[in-house]
Amino acid sequence: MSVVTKIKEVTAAAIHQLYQVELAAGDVLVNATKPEFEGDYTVVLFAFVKQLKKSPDALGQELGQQIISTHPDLFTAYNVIKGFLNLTVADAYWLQFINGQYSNTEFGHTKPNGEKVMVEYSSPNTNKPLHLGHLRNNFLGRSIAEILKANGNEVVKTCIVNDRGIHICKSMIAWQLFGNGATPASTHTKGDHFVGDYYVKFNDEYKRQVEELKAKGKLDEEAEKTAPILLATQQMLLDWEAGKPEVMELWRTMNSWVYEGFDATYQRIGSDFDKTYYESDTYLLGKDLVETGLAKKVFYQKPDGSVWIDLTADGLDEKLVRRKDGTSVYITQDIGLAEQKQKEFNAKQSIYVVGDEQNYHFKVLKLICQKLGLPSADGIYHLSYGMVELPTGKMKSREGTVVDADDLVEEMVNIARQKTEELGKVKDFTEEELQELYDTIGLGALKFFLLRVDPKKKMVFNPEESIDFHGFTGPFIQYTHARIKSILRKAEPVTGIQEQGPLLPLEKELSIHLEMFPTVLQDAAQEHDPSKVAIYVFNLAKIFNSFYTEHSIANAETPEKKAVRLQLSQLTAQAIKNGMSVLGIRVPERM
RNA sequence: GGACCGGUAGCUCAGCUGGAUAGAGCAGCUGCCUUCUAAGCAGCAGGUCAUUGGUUCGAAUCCAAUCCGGUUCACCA
Repeated sequence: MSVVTKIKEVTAAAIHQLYQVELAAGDVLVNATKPEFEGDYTVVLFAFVKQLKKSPDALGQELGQQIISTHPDLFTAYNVIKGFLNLTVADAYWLQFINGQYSNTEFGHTKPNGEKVMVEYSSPNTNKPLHLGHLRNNFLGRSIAEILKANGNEVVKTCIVNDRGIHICKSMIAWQLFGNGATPASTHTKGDHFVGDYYVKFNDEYKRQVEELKAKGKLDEEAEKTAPILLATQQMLLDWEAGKPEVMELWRTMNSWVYEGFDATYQRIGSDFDKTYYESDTYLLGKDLVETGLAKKVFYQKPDGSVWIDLTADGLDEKLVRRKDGTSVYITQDIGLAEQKQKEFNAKQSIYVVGDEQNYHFKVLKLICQKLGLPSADGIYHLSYGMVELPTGKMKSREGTVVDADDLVEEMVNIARQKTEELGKVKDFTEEELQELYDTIGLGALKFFLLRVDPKKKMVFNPEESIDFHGFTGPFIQYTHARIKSILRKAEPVTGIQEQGPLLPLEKELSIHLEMFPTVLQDAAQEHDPSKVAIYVFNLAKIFNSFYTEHSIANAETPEKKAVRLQLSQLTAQAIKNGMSVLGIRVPERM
């Protein structure tokens, strides 16, 4: 149990003892004490003043006295300023904590809780390569999965590949028209980029044809609808649905090229999945649920035969769930897939990592599932994240302003190499070790950059100024880890201690911060927010660096101090490692 | 038009279940490498927390209105 939790309980108990008022520990507000005041944690008293009919000062004095006399082992001092009760936690508490955790490689993790959670992320289209937006999605998905694991959940990572539809037909048509039998191998192009190039070619040709038609006097809208290449694409989609052999063959071939490319990227960035769904397999799911919905009168049919749900009572709109021609729409597939997942894995919670442009969609999805009474319904959670924008605004593939994922990763790794060479600290590394280090640092910088901000918020990426390696960054934290490891390598093994104290201010600050780590991991899971961990780890590294500059660890004043500082260092390294690990970021032993 | 999200330092972001004088990083300016890795540390400077009103002991945080930006409301996926 964290100290903060203890303080809440102790405070509630003290209030009960003194005033016979029942109070939930959760109602007690505890903050870190501001540096300008004496103490470690502060109980804010205003909330109780009215109910207990005491002046803030009197209440503080009585509470402080009571808390300290009932828990002399935990608190050594208190003071009251205005309505704030500042408590000083005994050094013995911190020392005991460090001593108990310093060799715990699982520091921060909780025991398995037997609950299963699904995380669906990445979910690409197969007509073009991954870009910066996908990276945010992949890093978030991977990270939230790791955070949930660290909190004792069993996690199933899934991906739904959007492998069918008009978009992939566009690439296919363009390849038929302009490909001349080229393949990724014959052109030495990564498969997903290869197919993406034909998607671009499609759009170029389409635009050209539209202009041509307009020049012949057709109206804009008509030209856009009747361009031959578009008609051919629509026909191809029909052929695909009819299972026409040569179309299926081409479709399989081009998708296989894309998958080869995706696999390489996924491997590079560390994305993996326990189960991959393909839309070509799942797009017919959910049809039977339409019948169920009609029978339950959750859905209704219009005269033309189309099926709808009326969500206006919930502040939303009417939503189509089956077309008049009997085919299902996107949301119906999603309902079906939610059911499929439920049957297959029976998870308590199902998290969808999907951009915030689909907020409405997921609100509707959950609501429909609930109205249908599906067992999967309440577990649906949309982990919505904001778009990654450029200083000039949104990325647009048609305007060529998309930041390609592979390119960006390469660039980051190159910068890592360049900076590492400039500093010249690892000249004895083998080529293999160097390559690994560059990957670790480059990807670390990139992942940290994308994970350090609240997922909900959109963020800006400026390609002109490369991602930093100083300050609030991945490399800064990795560097701190490497520094600690350097000391630990040289020092004798870290051992248990019998200490005592007193702790110096920076030793104590570091201890307090370390003690928060498990709570931070829990919060991150609860809020579905990896940025909480990123911010925490950064602050931890910062405190350590101040401590490191101020105090000698290997040549501490006394053997006892040295033992304490070595423990602190080792535990800091472990917290950094475990924290970065749930962000999908490795930390080097040297850099 | 309805719904939802956002507006905090020059830039990128924390802080938002109301709590003490609003914090980081970058950029700018000062210092610090014969002692454990300077990808570091210490310091300076930088703010009408979009605006206005309200709620109260107390508001960046809650409520209302307004302004600005974004997303969404397809028989598209």
